[in-house]
Amino acid sequence: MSDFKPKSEFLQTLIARGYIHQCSDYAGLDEKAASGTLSAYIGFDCTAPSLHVGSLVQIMMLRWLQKTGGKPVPLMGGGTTRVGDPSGRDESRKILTLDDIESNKNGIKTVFSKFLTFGSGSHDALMIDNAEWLTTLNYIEFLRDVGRHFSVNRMLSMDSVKMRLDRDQELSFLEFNYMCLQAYDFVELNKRYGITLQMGGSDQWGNIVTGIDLGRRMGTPQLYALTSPLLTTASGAKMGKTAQGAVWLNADMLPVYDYWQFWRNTEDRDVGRFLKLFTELPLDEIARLEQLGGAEINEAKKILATEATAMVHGRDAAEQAELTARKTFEEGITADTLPTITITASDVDAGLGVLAAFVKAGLVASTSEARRQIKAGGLRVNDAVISDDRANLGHDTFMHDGAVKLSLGKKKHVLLKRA
RNA sequence: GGGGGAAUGUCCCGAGCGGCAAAGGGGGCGGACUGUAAAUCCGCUGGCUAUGCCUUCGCAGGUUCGAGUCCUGCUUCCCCCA
Repeated sequence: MSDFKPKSEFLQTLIARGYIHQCSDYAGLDEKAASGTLSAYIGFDCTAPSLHVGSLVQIMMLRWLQKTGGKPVPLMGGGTTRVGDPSGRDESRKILTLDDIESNKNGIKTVFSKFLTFGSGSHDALMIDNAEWLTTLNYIEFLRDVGRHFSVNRMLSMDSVKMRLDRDQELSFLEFNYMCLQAYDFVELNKRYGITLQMGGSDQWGNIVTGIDLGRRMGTPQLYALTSPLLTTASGAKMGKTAQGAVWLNADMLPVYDYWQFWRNTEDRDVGRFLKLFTELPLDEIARLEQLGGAEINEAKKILATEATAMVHGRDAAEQAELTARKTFEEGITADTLPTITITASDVDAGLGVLAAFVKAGLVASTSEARRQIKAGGLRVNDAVISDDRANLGHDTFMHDGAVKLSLGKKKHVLLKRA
């Protein structure tokens, strides 16, 4: 790949920005992309009501595809989510109800409208749900037309399966079938929509290639696979998981300010890589930012945070978050735009203890934890460290605008606002 | 079908003579140092109306002043023999 010189803008961009881990056929795919007729899809499971930053690389690949003249298709796994993907997973996934899947799907849909332009034109994005063909599959017909093309011998040798077998871990027949369905998706998407490329994370390689193979046997044109590297931070942690949980893309799951903070806290060593993957800044600009050393790299992190946030939540909200952060961290002002929890005046009248207040604000999980944090000097009210766990928040602790700033550690702040 | 082993603190791994809120890691959180970074060091890491009370060791019973630990039955998983 290193010496491959693509002529398509699509591959040029993806290679230059570090999106590519593996490709089944660079030259062939490049040809297709350069002709301006490339349609590609990426499958997304409907296992949660929102996608998180772990899916962001995939979303960005679809976006770049559209920007470079291709047609992107996010595929909702409305059908496959009912089965569960064993790839790279040690445990079987629990089966979700149809209602859950449906509402998850709706939550996930919204994020794509931020990244892609949908419509009916030839380069407009299209959202498809594989429930469209999977749910009406007839078992006998499927076996006859599709099942006969799968080699169990080969499937057993696939990493995702082998791993489970080697460790003597249960792999149900249902899960085993996941890869067949995913392969079938690819073929079906080609027949119905002319899609010739499936992209995904590197853990999807086997599934994607199986789809290409199935296509060959079932008479599709040449199909292609393109995977992105599995993203970890420089210190090896998986992308997208933090202490409190996943870094969700939907604002109702994670406040914009917190999303901005997630990027702001990027490790030094990751800044350049993340700028390339998660922003659309020109590469020479990124090269300049990467040169920043020492404390100056913080400027690059702020740009990363704002750019990445703008992509999901819009420029205004991103700049708002940046401003809030500047007030909070650099100017020492209590910004009224911090994430806010509302309480009633009568809560205060009834005597609101610090412990309960921090629990209510969601900064600690229990009053016991609040006590521990107080002991460790980790809780502050209006920037004053709390030492007495029996202290009450009276009306006088609420500032002019009726809010108290509660802080856990130096980074997490929540406003408690009196309604 | 027969024989053997395993299940532990609801993040994970993992010790546990009958006195156990249960060793030790990892992870996470907080503190110190910094640059809202990394590395390092220190502390914490069941719940509550809290000098006490309640709930935890696969499930259900039993023995005992007292059970994660002993006995019985059950569930699940693994190994060996058939």
